[in-house]
Amino acid sequence: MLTDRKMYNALLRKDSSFEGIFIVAVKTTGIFCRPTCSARKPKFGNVVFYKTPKEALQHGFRPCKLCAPLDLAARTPDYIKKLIKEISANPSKKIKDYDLFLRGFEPNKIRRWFKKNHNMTFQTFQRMMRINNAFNMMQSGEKVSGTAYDSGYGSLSGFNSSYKNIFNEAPTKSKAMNVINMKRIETPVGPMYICGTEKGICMLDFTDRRMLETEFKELKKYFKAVILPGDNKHFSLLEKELNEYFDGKRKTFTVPLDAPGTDFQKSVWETLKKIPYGKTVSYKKESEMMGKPSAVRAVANANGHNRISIIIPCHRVIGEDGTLTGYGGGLWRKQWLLDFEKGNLKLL
Amino acid sequence: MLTDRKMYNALLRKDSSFEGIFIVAVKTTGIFCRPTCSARKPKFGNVVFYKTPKEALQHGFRPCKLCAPLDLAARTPDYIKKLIKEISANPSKKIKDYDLFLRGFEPNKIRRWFKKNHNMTFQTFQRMMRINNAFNMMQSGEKVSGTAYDSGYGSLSGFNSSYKNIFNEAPTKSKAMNVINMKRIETPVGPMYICGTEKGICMLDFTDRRMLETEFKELKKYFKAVILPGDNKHFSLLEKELNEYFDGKRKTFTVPLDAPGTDFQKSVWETLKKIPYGKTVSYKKESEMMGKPSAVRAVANANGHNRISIIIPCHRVIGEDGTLTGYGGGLWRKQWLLDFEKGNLKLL
DNA sequence: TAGGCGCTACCGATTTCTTGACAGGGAATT
DNA sequence: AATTCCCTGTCAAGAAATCGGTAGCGCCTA
Repeated sequence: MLTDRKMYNALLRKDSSFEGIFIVAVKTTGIFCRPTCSARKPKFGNVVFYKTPKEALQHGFRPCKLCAPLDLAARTPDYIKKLIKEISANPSKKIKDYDLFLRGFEPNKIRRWFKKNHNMTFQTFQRMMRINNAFNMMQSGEKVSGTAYDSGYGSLSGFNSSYKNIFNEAPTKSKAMNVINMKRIETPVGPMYICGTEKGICMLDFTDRRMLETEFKELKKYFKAVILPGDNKHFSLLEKELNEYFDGKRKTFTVPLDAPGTDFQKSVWETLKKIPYGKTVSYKKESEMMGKPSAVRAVANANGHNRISIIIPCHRVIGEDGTLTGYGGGLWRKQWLLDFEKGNLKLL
Repeated sequence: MLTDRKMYNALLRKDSSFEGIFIVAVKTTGIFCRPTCSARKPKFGNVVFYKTPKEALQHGFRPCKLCAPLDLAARTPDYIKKLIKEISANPSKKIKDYDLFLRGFEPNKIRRWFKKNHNMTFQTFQRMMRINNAFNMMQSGEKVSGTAYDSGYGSLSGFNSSYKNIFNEAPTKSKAMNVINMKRIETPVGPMYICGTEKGICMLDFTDRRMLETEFKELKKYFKAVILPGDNKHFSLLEKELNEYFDGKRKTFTVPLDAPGTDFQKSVWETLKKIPYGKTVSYKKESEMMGKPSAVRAVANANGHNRISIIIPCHRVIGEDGTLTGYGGGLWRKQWLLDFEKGNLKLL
């Protein structure tokens, strides 16, 4: 059995026979490395082990600049290495298919490579890098410059713009600024971001959701706020209730919510909250519940704009014919949640 | 006979066919307007009619600020000109509503202008320019992916669906299609549309002509083509010669024409081109010139189907008794053109 | 002959635009 | 001063386009 202790020892030895077997992530720096990385070794208490770089990425770590753990095997083509390097160096940059084309790459080819070697598309890969980097940024707070320097960044600009673009860009000038707190938590269906205001929880969503950046943008706009890392008076209750939910011991939530939106959206979300644990309704039924039977499309759309997963249970709405149709966190999570609520799933 | 009562009714209807025919002055306010002015309409007892703005001015009235009756034709605002220039120069550029906003424009205002003057929204206009550009690139042997990205699309799929929307065919399958280019220009007698094929100019007509839609439909049918806004190799010569014409410095045109029609129509149009600048003939005379003296009605009909105004001078044909009878661009324009060619009109 | 490549078709819980309704304001008119 | 008219800017809801993603089809070639 490969225990954490054994892996830690391999790490200290820089044992190359563990290359490809595990990845080590360092909680204090938000960086993950190969077992053989030449950088200074972390304390045992600060490490987490993952099997693959993908997992580390999903949990919010960024790849080490020294050992480049995303360059899996030696057979990573040079042009891919270059791309990865580039994204790591300036995570706020978005490389679109067009940009790939400009450099003479066939976007399809790149996508196929990432899919094969990292099990995600190139675009998803970039999205996670962007948010992870910005988030790690915030956690380091005033130590920003030090961190940036240590990690070999030539300048702060990449870091700063990455951080600003996603969390801190002022929506309007000189208006009263509010603060939204943000934190990352772990759940059995993967890591999630939680956000809270004075009044309550304003976001709870999966870290790999495609809409994530849009959601942050909307929140900033609605609240005329900046998003900052750190605690919020509602987080402990939320986490407690979520744990209970995932233990199968909680069916409804009491933590206060603060979910701004158009009147129509709000009424859709209110309707969603009336669907009981373990039950499902169709989009059509939902619109009928709202007294607007013809607004099926609009309702589905508003469901999709729900920023508070699980608590506002948009996963309980499925197609008329019983198919799952869609879910922001991915269909597999929708399936998992429904199975779980029906008691068909036992957690380890 | 054009009585005051008739003019007053035209005024209430804002009848644009009287544009250029009379000017209305309001005794109680001392202001004079075009027949189509959008301001609140005066009482019948308070109006005086004049033929020209000059007369009204001489009688001590001032021009209305809304309809600006001193400007012969409504002019394209400079900021619109700039926008059109920008996208013509670089069709691959996409100006989003948000970009307009950043430049201090109200996207809705822009949209409304294009809707009114080009009969399509600004976005649609841009899209058609881009697709036009893409079509040309592909005709010259470019690859689809390159064309897509160079034409301002960030994704192949987006390009494909957009392209298919317009041509009904996927990019590589549309080699056999034709494109007619279209542009809006301004002249002293109002805005006109010009269209061109590879071979020459196939249309030149006033934007407010009633038959316009029919003309476009015919062109599409004749050439088995799609009409797209964009430049054409014959446009610059056409515009140069038109400017010279309106400066009074040009009496015949050399720009190549491409005017499909029935044999009879073609021979009618050929005959028209033989009528010299500044002269008029009657319909009867025209049919005699063709050697078909009894076909007066058919000839008049074919005149009406002329799609290339001014260059094919159907305005030079009038009734036997000297009355103007009819003209697609409106009688006032026919009058204006004849007066102008006779040197009875000084511009400005 | 498998695998790379360029392309198209298809999907949709994304993004952007379009539309229609409405309020505010300027100009002409009573 | 009040009224009429319509141009503007704004906004939400709904429509349409674009994008990101997947599958798979021919074609080429190692």
